[in-house]
Amino acid sequence: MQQSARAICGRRAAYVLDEQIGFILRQAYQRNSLLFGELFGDELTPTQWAAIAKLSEVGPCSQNHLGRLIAMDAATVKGVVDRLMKRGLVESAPSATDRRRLLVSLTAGGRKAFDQGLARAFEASAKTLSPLKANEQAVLLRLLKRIG
Amino acid sequence: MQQSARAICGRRAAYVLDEQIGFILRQAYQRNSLLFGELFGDELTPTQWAAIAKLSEVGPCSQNHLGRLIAMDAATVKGVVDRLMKRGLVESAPSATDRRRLLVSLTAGGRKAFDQGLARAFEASAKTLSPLKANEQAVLLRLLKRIG
DNA sequence: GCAAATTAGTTCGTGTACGAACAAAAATAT
DNA sequence: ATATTTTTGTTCGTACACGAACTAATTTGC
Repeated sequence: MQQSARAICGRRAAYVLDEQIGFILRQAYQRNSLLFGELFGDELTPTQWAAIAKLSEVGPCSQNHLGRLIAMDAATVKGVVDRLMKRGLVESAPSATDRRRLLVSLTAGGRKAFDQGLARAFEASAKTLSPLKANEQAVLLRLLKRIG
Repeated sequence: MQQSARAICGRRAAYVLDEQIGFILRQAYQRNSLLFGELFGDELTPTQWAAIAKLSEVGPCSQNHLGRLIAMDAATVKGVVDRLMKRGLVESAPSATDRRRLLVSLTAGGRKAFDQGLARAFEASAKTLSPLKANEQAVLLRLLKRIG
């Protein structure tokens, strides 16, 4: 039984940019990236961390599949994997069973980077959410997941 | 009286990427951008819309000030303004009182683009939030603003 | 068994996003 | 008034992010 802003206030609602979900989401993500950057310096970007963390979670997988797991399209994930390979954190080998596929996996250095980054990754999440109380944090995460 | 995950479950909490605020924020913002793109085609990006909407809200202002109003650093806002100028939606003129400043303002075409985009911008916000009930939408916006 | 559709990966072009280094102009501090 | 600091805007380099167009390999539909 939702009512439009117009029905409630009796005239066309003003468009206030700072009230729009997209604008607010961009700023929240920017703040998280900033906090992440303060903790990781130029070691790893949030995106690179996502790739490493997911590989650590699921083990070796194809490049495109990894992209789907971390919500990146094929062109984007290629760049991320290339940069991680150049740093020696990840390696990729052609699949034996499917000659289209590249099997991407963590190197020993990649596993070490994950272990050494773990506490900071937790901290970045905690700092991002720190303006909220614990129950508010839980509510926010639950609602955000439903619009993602 | 927050307790750590460790205190609650008796062992080190697993790092699950899909539970991390940064990862979830990125996906939510991506979905909003996608919906925006479906409504605006290659007319305007969310970022370009933000610049136009803010200029419409506050009137002409300096390039850097506009950047602060829409949460973009000086280098980013320059690119956005340049592209909007190339499309004739925005113009910039040196300030008479401060020779460092560029006064950025909407052209007639820019005001028209704002008027014609307004309904779609509202729709993009509504569609992004559509998985949630009205009261949940309000809660989400309120919590998000506090971490932004 | 083979043609058609799908999937994996690459490349190109465009558009954010931001740090760093820089020049010009303005504000300030003494 | 002049020296210092701050602010404004630019350029460069790096890193996402994605659509479109492409090749190669696999799956499917019949």
